[in-house]
Amino acid sequence: MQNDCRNCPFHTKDIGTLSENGFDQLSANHLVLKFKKGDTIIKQGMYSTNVVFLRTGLAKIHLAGPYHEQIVRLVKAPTYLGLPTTVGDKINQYSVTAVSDMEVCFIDLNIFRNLLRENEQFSYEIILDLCHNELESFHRCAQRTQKLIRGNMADALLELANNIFMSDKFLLPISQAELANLVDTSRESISRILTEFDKDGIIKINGKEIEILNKKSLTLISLKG
Amino acid sequence: MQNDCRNCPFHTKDIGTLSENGFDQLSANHLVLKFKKGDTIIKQGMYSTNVVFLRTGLAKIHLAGPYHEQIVRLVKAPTYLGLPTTVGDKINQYSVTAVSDMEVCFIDLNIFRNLLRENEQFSYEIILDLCHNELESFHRCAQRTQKLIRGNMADALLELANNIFMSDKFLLPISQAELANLVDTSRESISRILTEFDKDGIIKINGKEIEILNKKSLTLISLKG
DNA sequence: TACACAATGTGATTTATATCACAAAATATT
DNA sequence: AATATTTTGTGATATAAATCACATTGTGTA
Repeated sequence: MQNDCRNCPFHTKDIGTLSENGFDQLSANHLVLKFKKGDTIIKQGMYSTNVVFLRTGLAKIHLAGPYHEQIVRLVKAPTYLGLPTTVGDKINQYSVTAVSDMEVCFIDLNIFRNLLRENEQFSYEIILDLCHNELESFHRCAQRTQKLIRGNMADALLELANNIFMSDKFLLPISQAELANLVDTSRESISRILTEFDKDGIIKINGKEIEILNKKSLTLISLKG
Repeated sequence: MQNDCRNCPFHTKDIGTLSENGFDQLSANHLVLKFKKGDTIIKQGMYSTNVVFLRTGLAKIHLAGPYHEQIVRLVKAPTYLGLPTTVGDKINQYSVTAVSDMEVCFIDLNIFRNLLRENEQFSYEIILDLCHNELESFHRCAQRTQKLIRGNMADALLELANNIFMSDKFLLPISQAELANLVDTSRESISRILTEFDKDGIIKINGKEIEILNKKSLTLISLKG
Protein backbone atom coordinates (compact mmCIF):
# COMPACT_ATOMS: atom_id res chain seq x y z
CA MET A 1 0.00 0.00 0.00
CA GLN A 2 1.52 3.27 -1.18
CA ASN A 3 -0.24 5.55 1.25
CA ASP A 4 -3.23 5.37 3.46
CA CYS A 5 -5.52 7.89 1.81
CA ARG A 6 -7.23 8.51 5.15
CA ASN A 7 -4.13 10.38 6.26
CA CYS A 8 -3.49 12.23 3.04
CA PRO A 9 -3.48 15.97 3.65
CA PHE A 10 -4.29 16.79 0.04
CA HIS A 11 -7.94 15.80 -0.06
CA THR A 12 -10.80 17.41 -1.80
CA LYS A 13 -13.87 17.11 0.37
CA ASP A 14 -15.46 14.34 -1.71
CA ILE A 15 -12.82 11.88 -0.51
CA GLY A 16 -14.00 12.34 3.04
CA THR A 17 -17.28 10.67 2.15
CA LEU A 18 -15.70 7.33 1.28
CA SER A 19 -16.53 4.26 3.30
CA GLU A 20 -13.80 2.37 5.17
CA ASN A 21 -13.76 -0.12 2.35
CA GLY A 22 -13.59 2.69 -0.17
CA PHE A 23 -10.56 4.15 1.56
CA ASP A 24 -8.90 0.76 1.56
CA GLN A 25 -9.51 0.31 -2.15
CA LEU A 26 -8.23 3.76 -2.95
CA SER A 27 -5.19 3.41 -0.73
CA ALA A 28 -4.24 0.14 -2.34
CA ASN A 29 -4.78 1.24 -5.91
CA HIS A 30 -3.23 4.59 -6.50
CA LEU A 31 0.18 5.78 -7.48
CA VAL A 32 1.77 9.03 -6.34
CA LEU A 33 4.14 10.54 -8.89
CA LYS A 34 6.22 13.69 -8.98
CA PHE A 35 6.40 15.88 -12.05
CA LYS A 36 8.63 18.78 -12.91
CA LYS A 37 7.54 22.10 -14.33
CA GLY A 38 6.91 21.66 -18.03
CA ASP A 39 6.20 17.92 -17.82
CA THR A 40 3.16 16.53 -19.55
CA ILE A 41 0.72 14.83 -17.17
CA ILE A 42 -2.04 14.10 -19.65
CA LYS A 43 -1.47 14.11 -23.39
CA GLN A 44 -4.30 14.79 -25.78
CA GLY A 45 -4.85 11.89 -28.15
CA MET A 46 -3.21 9.30 -25.89
CA TYR A 47 -5.03 6.37 -24.41
CA SER A 48 -5.51 6.49 -20.66
CA THR A 49 -7.20 4.37 -18.01
CA ASN A 50 -6.35 6.47 -14.99
CA VAL A 51 -8.18 9.19 -13.21
CA VAL A 52 -5.64 11.84 -12.33
CA PHE A 53 -5.70 13.87 -9.17
CA LEU A 54 -3.46 16.87 -8.51
CA ARG A 55 -2.13 16.74 -4.93
CA THR A 56 0.17 19.75 -5.02
CA GLY A 57 1.13 22.30 -7.62
CA LEU A 58 -0.28 24.21 -10.55
CA ALA A 59 -1.30 22.86 -13.95
CA LYS A 60 -2.65 24.11 -17.22
CA ILE A 61 -5.44 22.38 -19.10
CA HIS A 62 -5.04 22.90 -22.82
CA LEU A 63 -5.98 21.44 -26.14
CA ALA A 64 -5.29 21.82 -29.84
CA GLY A 65 -7.28 24.56 -31.53
CA PRO A 66 -7.42 25.07 -35.28
CA TYR A 67 -4.42 27.42 -35.26
CA HIS A 68 -2.67 27.03 -31.95
CA GLU A 69 -2.83 25.42 -28.56
CA GLN A 70 -5.66 26.81 -26.45
CA ILE A 71 -5.25 27.02 -22.69
CA VAL A 72 -8.66 26.40 -21.20
CA ARG A 73 -7.75 27.17 -17.62
CA LEU A 74 -5.12 27.07 -14.95
CA VAL A 75 -5.94 24.80 -12.03
CA LYS A 76 -4.33 24.43 -8.65
CA ALA A 77 -4.26 21.53 -6.23
CA PRO A 78 -6.24 19.90 -4.84
CA THR A 79 -8.34 19.00 -7.86
CA TYR A 80 -9.06 16.26 -10.32
CA LEU A 81 -7.29 16.73 -13.62
CA GLY A 82 -8.52 13.95 -15.77
CA LEU A 83 -12.11 13.30 -14.87
CA PRO A 84 -13.94 14.16 -18.06
CA THR A 85 -11.15 13.02 -20.30
CA THR A 86 -10.89 9.61 -18.69
CA VAL A 87 -14.36 8.81 -17.49
CA GLY A 88 -15.97 9.69 -20.79
CA ASP A 89 -13.55 8.60 -23.46
CA LYS A 90 -10.50 6.49 -23.07
CA ILE A 91 -8.70 8.77 -25.48
CA ASN A 92 -7.66 11.98 -23.76
CA GLN A 93 -9.50 14.91 -25.21
CA TYR A 94 -7.15 17.49 -23.75
CA SER A 95 -3.65 17.83 -22.36
CA VAL A 96 -2.53 18.76 -18.88
CA THR A 97 0.93 20.20 -18.36
CA ALA A 98 2.74 21.00 -15.13
CA VAL A 99 3.16 24.72 -14.60
CA SER A 100 5.05 24.15 -11.36
CA ASP A 101 6.67 21.09 -9.84
CA MET A 102 3.89 18.90 -8.57
CA GLU A 103 2.66 15.67 -7.08
CA VAL A 104 -0.06 13.74 -8.78
CA CYS A 105 -2.12 10.65 -7.91
CA PHE A 106 -3.00 8.17 -10.61
CA ILE A 107 -6.06 6.13 -9.75
CA ASP A 108 -7.07 3.19 -11.87
CA LEU A 109 -10.29 3.97 -13.69
CA ASN A 110 -11.95 0.69 -12.71
CA ILE A 111 -11.22 1.33 -9.07
CA PHE A 112 -12.57 4.84 -9.41
CA ARG A 113 -15.74 3.49 -10.97
CA ASN A 114 -16.08 1.11 -8.08
CA LEU A 115 -15.75 3.97 -5.66
CA LEU A 116 -18.50 5.83 -7.49
CA ARG A 117 -20.70 2.75 -7.53
CA GLU A 118 -20.28 1.90 -3.88
CA ASN A 119 -20.23 5.40 -2.39
CA GLU A 120 -23.35 7.38 -3.16
CA GLN A 121 -22.25 10.48 -1.33
CA PHE A 122 -18.88 10.44 -3.07
CA SER A 123 -20.63 10.05 -6.38
CA TYR A 124 -22.90 12.96 -5.57
CA GLU A 125 -19.98 15.20 -4.66
CA ILE A 126 -18.38 14.43 -8.00
CA ILE A 127 -21.63 15.36 -9.72
CA LEU A 128 -21.71 18.64 -7.83
CA ASP A 129 -18.15 19.33 -8.89
CA LEU A 130 -18.89 18.61 -12.54
CA CYS A 131 -22.01 20.79 -12.43
CA HIS A 132 -19.94 23.56 -10.97
CA ASN A 133 -17.43 23.23 -13.79
CA GLU A 134 -20.15 23.42 -16.38
CA LEU A 135 -21.56 26.60 -14.89
CA GLU A 136 -18.10 28.09 -14.85
CA SER A 137 -17.65 27.21 -18.51
CA PHE A 138 -20.91 28.96 -19.36
CA HIS A 139 -19.88 32.13 -17.59
CA ARG A 140 -16.41 32.06 -19.06
CA CYS A 141 -17.90 31.66 -22.52
CA ALA A 142 -20.08 34.74 -22.10
CA GLN A 143 -17.30 36.80 -20.58
CA ARG A 144 -14.47 35.94 -22.91
CA THR A 145 -16.30 36.51 -26.12
CA GLN A 146 -17.99 39.75 -25.19
CA LYS A 147 -15.18 41.60 -23.47
CA LEU A 148 -12.29 43.55 -24.88
CA ILE A 149 -8.87 42.14 -24.28
CA ARG A 150 -8.13 44.57 -21.48
CA GLY A 151 -11.13 43.14 -19.66
CA ASN A 152 -10.08 39.54 -20.15
CA MET A 153 -6.56 40.42 -19.11
CA ALA A 154 -7.87 42.04 -15.93
CA ASP A 155 -9.85 38.85 -15.26
CA ALA A 156 -6.77 36.70 -15.70
CA LEU A 157 -4.76 38.81 -13.26
CA LEU A 158 -7.58 38.83 -10.70
CA GLU A 159 -7.99 35.08 -11.06
CA LEU A 160 -4.30 34.57 -10.42
CA ALA A 161 -4.32 36.85 -7.37
CA ASN A 162 -7.62 35.78 -5.85
CA ASN A 163 -8.00 32.12 -6.71
CA ILE A 164 -4.59 30.74 -7.59
CA PHE A 165 -2.03 32.47 -5.40
CA MET A 166 -4.31 34.09 -2.82
CA SER A 167 -2.02 37.09 -2.81
CA ASP A 168 -1.84 40.37 -4.69
CA LYS A 169 1.85 39.78 -5.38
CA PHE A 170 2.88 36.75 -7.39
CA LEU A 171 5.21 35.45 -10.06
CA LEU A 172 3.57 34.98 -13.43
CA PRO A 173 3.49 31.18 -13.70
CA ILE A 174 3.41 31.13 -17.49
CA SER A 175 5.03 33.08 -20.29
CA GLN A 176 3.28 35.95 -22.05
CA ALA A 177 2.89 33.73 -25.08
CA GLU A 178 1.02 31.19 -22.96
CA LEU A 179 -0.97 33.93 -21.30
CA ALA A 180 -2.03 34.98 -24.78
CA ASN A 181 -3.42 31.49 -25.41
CA LEU A 182 -5.35 31.69 -22.16
CA VAL A 183 -6.72 35.19 -22.66
CA ASP A 184 -7.37 34.71 -26.37
CA THR A 185 -5.15 37.35 -27.79
CA SER A 186 -1.67 37.80 -29.23
CA ARG A 187 1.59 37.75 -27.32
CA GLU A 188 2.18 41.37 -28.31
CA SER A 189 -1.12 42.53 -26.92
CA ILE A 190 -0.37 40.89 -23.58
CA SER A 191 2.92 42.74 -23.42
CA ARG A 192 1.34 46.07 -24.35
CA ILE A 193 -1.52 45.76 -21.88
CA LEU A 194 0.77 44.77 -19.04
CA THR A 195 2.96 47.82 -19.64
CA GLU A 196 -0.14 49.96 -19.90
CA PHE A 197 -1.52 48.65 -16.58
CA ASP A 198 1.88 49.32 -15.06
CA LYS A 199 2.05 52.87 -16.41
CA ASP A 200 -1.45 53.53 -15.09
CA GLY A 201 -0.34 52.43 -11.64
CA ILE A 202 -2.77 49.50 -11.58
CA ILE A 203 -0.06 46.90 -11.27
CA LYS A 204 3.68 46.92 -10.67
CA ILE A 205 5.82 44.72 -12.86
CA ASN A 206 9.22 43.50 -11.78
CA GLY A 207 10.44 40.87 -14.19
CA LYS A 208 8.11 37.92 -13.69
CA GLU A 209 6.72 39.43 -10.52
CA ILE A 210 3.42 41.18 -10.63
CA GLU A 211 1.89 43.16 -7.81
CA ILE A 212 -1.67 44.36 -8.02
CA LEU A 213 -1.71 47.91 -6.68
CA ASN A 214 -5.27 48.94 -7.51
CA LYS A 215 -7.65 46.04 -7.41
CA LYS A 216 -10.65 48.32 -7.75
CA SER A 217 -9.43 49.67 -11.07
CA LEU A 218 -8.68 46.18 -12.27
CA THR A 219 -12.15 45.01 -11.30
CA LEU A 220 -13.66 47.97 -13.08
CA ILE A 221 -11.69 47.18 -16.21
CA SER A 222 -12.84 43.58 -15.93
CA LEU A 223 -16.45 44.73 -15.87
CA LYS A 224 -16.39 47.59 -18.31
CA GLY A 225 -13.50 46.76 -20.62
CA MET B 1 -49.47 9.39 -10.68
CA GLN B 2 -49.06 11.59 -13.74
CA ASN B 3 -47.36 9.08 -15.96
CA ASP B 4 -45.59 5.83 -15.54
CA CYS B 5 -42.06 6.78 -16.56
CA ARG B 6 -41.41 3.18 -17.61
CA ASN B 7 -43.62 3.76 -20.60
CA CYS B 8 -42.37 7.21 -21.47
CA PRO B 9 -41.04 7.28 -25.02
CA PHE B 10 -38.83 10.31 -24.37
CA HIS B 11 -36.09 8.72 -22.29
CA THR B 12 -32.43 9.38 -22.26
CA LYS B 13 -30.64 6.11 -21.69
CA ASP B 14 -29.77 6.86 -18.06
CA ILE B 15 -33.42 6.47 -17.07
CA GLY B 16 -33.35 2.89 -18.22
CA THR B 17 -30.96 2.05 -15.39
CA LEU B 18 -33.42 2.93 -12.63
CA SER B 19 -34.65 0.27 -10.24
CA GLU B 20 -38.35 -0.57 -10.02
CA ASN B 21 -38.51 1.56 -6.93
CA GLY B 22 -36.69 4.35 -8.70
CA PHE B 23 -39.22 4.28 -11.52
CA ASP B 24 -42.04 4.41 -9.01
CA GLN B 25 -40.53 7.41 -7.25
CA LEU B 26 -39.92 9.23 -10.50
CA SER B 27 -43.36 8.44 -11.85
CA ALA B 28 -45.03 9.75 -8.73
CA ASN B 29 -42.98 12.90 -8.43
CA HIS B 30 -42.71 14.63 -11.75
CA LEU B 31 -44.81 17.11 -13.60
CA VAL B 32 -45.18 17.27 -17.36
CA LEU B 33 -45.74 20.77 -18.69
CA LYS B 34 -46.19 22.22 -22.13
CA PHE B 35 -44.45 25.42 -23.21
CA LYS B 36 -44.89 27.58 -26.25
CA LYS B 37 -42.12 28.94 -28.44
CA GLY B 38 -40.60 31.93 -26.68
CA ASP B 39 -41.60 30.83 -23.17
CA THR B 40 -39.03 30.89 -20.41
CA ILE B 41 -38.42 27.48 -18.86
CA ILE B 42 -35.58 28.44 -16.55
CA LYS B 43 -34.88 32.03 -15.58
CA GLN B 44 -31.41 33.11 -14.53
CA GLY B 45 -31.42 34.53 -11.02
CA MET B 46 -34.60 32.74 -9.94
CA TYR B 47 -34.75 30.19 -7.19
CA SER B 48 -35.49 26.65 -8.31
CA THR B 49 -35.75 23.24 -6.71
CA ASN B 50 -36.56 21.22 -9.78
CA VAL B 51 -34.44 19.31 -12.19
CA VAL B 52 -35.79 20.03 -15.65
CA PHE B 53 -35.90 17.50 -18.43
CA LEU B 54 -36.76 18.33 -22.03
CA ARG B 55 -39.09 15.65 -23.46
CA THR B 56 -39.77 17.18 -26.86
CA GLY B 57 -38.71 20.32 -28.66
CA LEU B 58 -35.78 22.66 -28.99
CA ALA B 59 -34.40 25.06 -26.41
CA LYS B 60 -31.67 27.65 -26.07
CA ILE B 61 -29.43 27.89 -23.03
CA HIS B 62 -28.37 31.47 -22.48
CA LEU B 63 -27.11 33.82 -19.82
CA ALA B 64 -26.35 37.46 -19.26
CA GLY B 65 -22.98 38.59 -20.56
CA PRO B 66 -21.44 41.98 -19.80
CA TYR B 67 -23.04 43.59 -22.86
CA HIS B 68 -25.75 41.30 -24.10
CA GLU B 69 -27.38 37.93 -23.67
CA GLN B 70 -25.06 35.10 -24.65
CA ILE B 71 -26.52 31.93 -26.13
CA VAL B 72 -24.34 29.09 -24.96
CA ARG B 73 -25.92 26.38 -27.04
CA LEU B 74 -29.07 25.07 -28.64
CA VAL B 75 -30.24 21.74 -27.25
CA LYS B 76 -32.84 19.33 -28.48
CA ALA B 77 -34.88 16.72 -26.67
CA PRO B 78 -34.32 14.39 -25.01
CA THR B 79 -31.94 16.07 -22.59
CA TYR B 80 -31.65 17.54 -19.14
CA LEU B 81 -31.93 21.30 -19.08
CA GLY B 82 -31.36 22.27 -15.53
CA LEU B 83 -28.86 19.84 -14.10
CA PRO B 84 -25.92 22.10 -13.29
CA THR B 85 -28.05 25.08 -12.45
CA THR B 86 -30.21 23.17 -9.99
CA VAL B 87 -27.97 20.54 -8.53
CA GLY B 88 -25.18 22.97 -7.79
CA ASP B 89 -26.84 26.18 -6.76
CA LYS B 90 -30.45 26.76 -5.96
CA ILE B 91 -30.27 30.05 -7.83
CA ASN B 92 -30.37 29.45 -11.56
CA GLN B 93 -27.12 30.46 -13.16
CA TYR B 94 -28.53 30.56 -16.66
CA SER B 95 -31.80 30.81 -18.53
CA VAL B 96 -33.47 28.31 -20.81
CA THR B 97 -35.99 29.50 -23.36
CA ALA B 98 -38.24 27.49 -25.67
CA VAL B 99 -37.21 27.79 -29.30
CA SER B 100 -40.08 25.58 -30.40
CA ASP B 101 -43.22 24.40 -28.65
CA MET B 102 -42.18 21.75 -26.19
CA GLU B 103 -42.94 19.38 -23.37
CA VAL B 104 -40.87 19.47 -20.23
CA CYS B 105 -40.68 17.34 -17.09
CA PHE B 106 -40.11 18.98 -13.75
CA ILE B 107 -38.62 16.61 -11.22
CA ASP B 108 -38.31 17.60 -7.59
CA LEU B 109 -34.66 18.03 -6.69
CA ASN B 110 -34.90 15.93 -3.54
CA ILE B 111 -36.43 13.09 -5.47
CA PHE B 112 -33.72 13.41 -8.09
CA ARG B 113 -31.07 13.26 -5.37
CA ASN B 114 -32.70 10.15 -4.02
CA LEU B 115 -32.55 8.60 -7.45
CA LEU B 116 -28.87 9.39 -7.66
CA ARG B 117 -28.24 8.02 -4.19
CA GLU B 118 -30.12 4.78 -4.70
CA ASN B 119 -29.19 4.03 -8.32
CA GLU B 120 -25.47 3.77 -8.86
CA GLN B 121 -25.70 3.10 -12.54
CA PHE B 122 -28.04 6.04 -13.05
CA SER B 123 -25.65 8.21 -11.12
CA TYR B 124 -22.78 7.02 -13.25
CA GLU B 125 -24.64 7.77 -16.47
CA ILE B 126 -25.23 11.31 -15.24
CA ILE B 127 -21.53 11.64 -14.50
CA LEU B 128 -20.71 10.46 -18.01
CA ASP B 129 -23.11 12.99 -19.43
CA LEU B 130 -21.62 15.83 -17.43
CA CYS B 131 -18.10 14.81 -18.40
CA HIS B 132 -19.16 14.80 -22.00
CA ASN B 133 -20.55 18.32 -21.64
CA GLU B 134 -17.32 19.55 -20.12
CA LEU B 135 -15.29 18.14 -22.99
CA GLU B 136 -17.62 19.78 -25.44
CA SER B 137 -17.20 23.11 -23.66
CA PHE B 138 -13.44 22.80 -23.94
CA HIS B 139 -13.56 22.16 -27.64
CA ARG B 140 -16.08 24.88 -28.24
CA CYS B 141 -13.87 27.30 -26.35
CA ALA B 142 -10.87 26.52 -28.52
CA GLN B 143 -12.84 26.65 -31.73
CA ARG B 144 -14.88 29.78 -31.14
CA THR B 145 -12.05 31.99 -30.07
CA GLN B 146 -9.57 30.98 -32.72
CA LYS B 147 -11.73 30.91 -35.80
CA LEU B 148 -12.94 33.68 -38.04
CA ILE B 149 -16.65 34.33 -38.04
CA ARG B 150 -17.15 32.52 -41.32
CA GLY B 151 -15.77 29.42 -39.65
CA ASN B 152 -18.02 29.71 -36.63
CA MET B 153 -20.97 30.37 -38.86
CA ALA B 154 -20.20 27.26 -40.87
CA ASP B 155 -20.05 25.32 -37.61
CA ALA B 156 -23.42 26.62 -36.52
CA LEU B 157 -25.03 25.60 -39.80
CA LEU B 158 -23.44 22.17 -39.71
CA GLU B 159 -24.52 21.71 -36.11
CA LEU B 160 -28.09 22.57 -37.04
CA ALA B 161 -28.10 20.21 -40.01
CA ASN B 162 -26.20 17.30 -38.48
CA ASN B 163 -27.13 17.34 -34.82
CA ILE B 164 -30.32 19.30 -34.39
CA PHE B 165 -32.48 18.67 -37.43
CA MET B 166 -30.71 15.68 -38.97
CA SER B 167 -31.40 17.12 -42.38
CA ASP B 168 -29.60 19.40 -44.80
CA LYS B 169 -32.76 21.44 -45.23
CA PHE B 170 -34.28 23.17 -42.23
CA LEU B 171 -35.95 26.32 -40.98
CA LEU B 172 -33.68 28.58 -38.97
CA PRO B 173 -35.11 28.17 -35.47
CA ILE B 174 -33.85 31.52 -34.20
CA SER B 175 -33.53 35.02 -35.62
CA GLN B 176 -30.30 36.34 -37.07
CA ALA B 177 -29.92 38.54 -34.02
CA GLU B 178 -30.04 35.46 -31.79
CA LEU B 179 -27.75 33.59 -34.14
CA ALA B 180 -25.31 36.44 -33.65
CA ASN B 181 -25.34 35.85 -29.90
CA LEU B 182 -24.67 32.18 -30.47
CA VAL B 183 -21.89 32.61 -33.00
CA ASP B 184 -20.34 35.60 -31.21
CA THR B 185 -20.69 38.22 -33.85
CA SER B 186 -23.02 41.01 -34.92
CA ARG B 187 -26.44 40.65 -36.51
CA GLU B 188 -25.15 42.37 -39.65
CA SER B 189 -22.26 39.96 -40.05
CA ILE B 190 -24.64 37.01 -39.84
CA SER B 191 -26.72 38.51 -42.62
CA ARG B 192 -23.70 39.26 -44.79
CA ILE B 193 -22.17 35.82 -44.37
CA LEU B 194 -25.45 34.03 -45.10
CA THR B 195 -25.85 35.99 -48.34
CA GLU B 196 -22.23 35.29 -49.19
CA PHE B 197 -22.68 31.54 -48.62
CA ASP B 198 -25.78 31.70 -50.78
CA LYS B 199 -24.00 33.58 -53.57
CA ASP B 200 -21.16 31.04 -53.47
CA GLY B 201 -23.69 28.23 -53.89
CA ILE B 202 -22.83 26.68 -50.54
CA ILE B 203 -26.32 27.10 -49.16
CA LYS B 204 -29.68 28.11 -50.57
CA ILE B 205 -31.75 30.59 -48.59
CA ASN B 206 -35.50 30.84 -48.93
CA GLY B 207 -36.87 33.06 -46.21
CA LYS B 208 -36.24 31.17 -42.98
CA GLU B 209 -35.45 28.02 -44.88
CA ILE B 210 -31.85 27.03 -45.37
CA GLU B 211 -30.63 24.20 -47.51
CA ILE B 212 -27.04 23.11 -47.40
CA LEU B 213 -25.96 22.47 -50.98
CA ASN B 214 -22.25 21.92 -50.52
CA LYS B 215 -21.43 20.37 -47.19
CA LYS B 216 -17.83 19.80 -48.19
CA SER B 217 -17.25 23.51 -48.74
CA LEU B 218 -18.95 24.31 -45.48
CA THR B 219 -16.79 21.82 -43.63
CA LEU B 220 -13.71 23.27 -45.25
CA ILE B 221 -14.72 26.76 -44.19
CA SER B 222 -15.32 25.45 -40.69
CA LEU B 223 -11.78 24.08 -40.60
CA LYS B 224 -9.83 26.75 -42.40
CA GLY B 225 -11.91 29.89 -41.86
C1' DT C 1 -56.79 46.01 -45.51
C1' DA C 2 -54.04 48.95 -43.16
C1' DC C 3 -50.77 49.95 -39.72
C1' DA C 4 -47.12 49.14 -36.55
C1' DC C 5 -43.21 46.75 -35.31
C1' DA C 6 -39.75 43.39 -35.92
C1' DA C 7 -36.39 41.26 -38.81
C1' DT C 8 -33.27 41.57 -42.61
C1' DG C 9 -30.00 43.46 -46.38
C1' DT C 10 -26.29 46.34 -47.52
C1' DG C 11 -23.18 50.33 -48.03
C1' DA C 12 -19.80 53.55 -45.59
C1' DT C 13 -16.94 54.28 -41.76
C1' DT C 14 -14.47 53.28 -37.61
C1' DT C 15 -11.87 50.53 -34.50
C1' DA C 16 -9.74 47.00 -31.83
C1' DT C 17 -6.43 44.02 -32.38
C1' DA C 18 -3.59 40.93 -35.28
C1' DT C 19 0.44 40.78 -37.84
C1' DC C 20 4.98 42.14 -39.19
C1' DA C 21 9.47 43.65 -38.05
C1' DC C 22 13.15 44.22 -35.22
C1' DA C 23 15.63 45.63 -30.97
C1' DA C 24 16.49 44.64 -26.21
C1' DA C 25 16.48 41.58 -22.22
C1' DA C 26 16.53 37.53 -20.03
C1' DT C 27 17.56 32.62 -19.74
C1' DA C 28 19.70 28.52 -20.98
C1' DT C 29 23.68 25.99 -22.81
C1' DT C 30 28.37 24.81 -23.96
C1' DA D 1 32.27 33.71 -19.44
C1' DA D 2 30.71 33.46 -24.03
C1' DT D 3 27.23 32.13 -27.17
C1' DA D 4 22.86 30.62 -28.45
C1' DT D 5 18.03 30.66 -27.69
C1' DT D 6 13.96 32.14 -25.81
C1' DT D 7 11.20 35.84 -24.09
C1' DT D 8 9.75 40.48 -24.04
C1' DG D 9 8.91 45.53 -25.63
C1' DT D 10 7.31 48.57 -29.07
C1' DG D 11 6.53 50.97 -33.46
C1' DA D 12 4.23 50.68 -38.13
C1' DT D 13 0.84 48.59 -40.92
C1' DA D 14 -2.97 45.65 -42.24
C1' DT D 15 -7.48 43.76 -41.55
C1' DA D 16 -11.59 41.47 -39.76
C1' DA D 17 -15.41 42.79 -38.00
C1' DA D 18 -18.16 46.22 -35.28
C1' DT D 19 -20.86 50.09 -35.65
C1' DC D 20 -23.73 53.40 -37.88
C1' DA D 21 -27.26 54.46 -41.01
C1' DC D 22 -31.00 53.57 -43.63
C1' DA D 23 -33.81 51.06 -47.00
C1' DT D 24 -36.51 46.90 -47.51
C1' DT D 25 -39.01 43.15 -46.40
C1' DG D 26 -41.70 40.30 -43.40
C1' DT D 27 -45.12 39.53 -39.62
C1' DG D 28 -48.57 40.23 -36.39
C1' DT D 29 -52.71 42.55 -35.22
C1' DA D 30 -56.36 46.11 -34.67
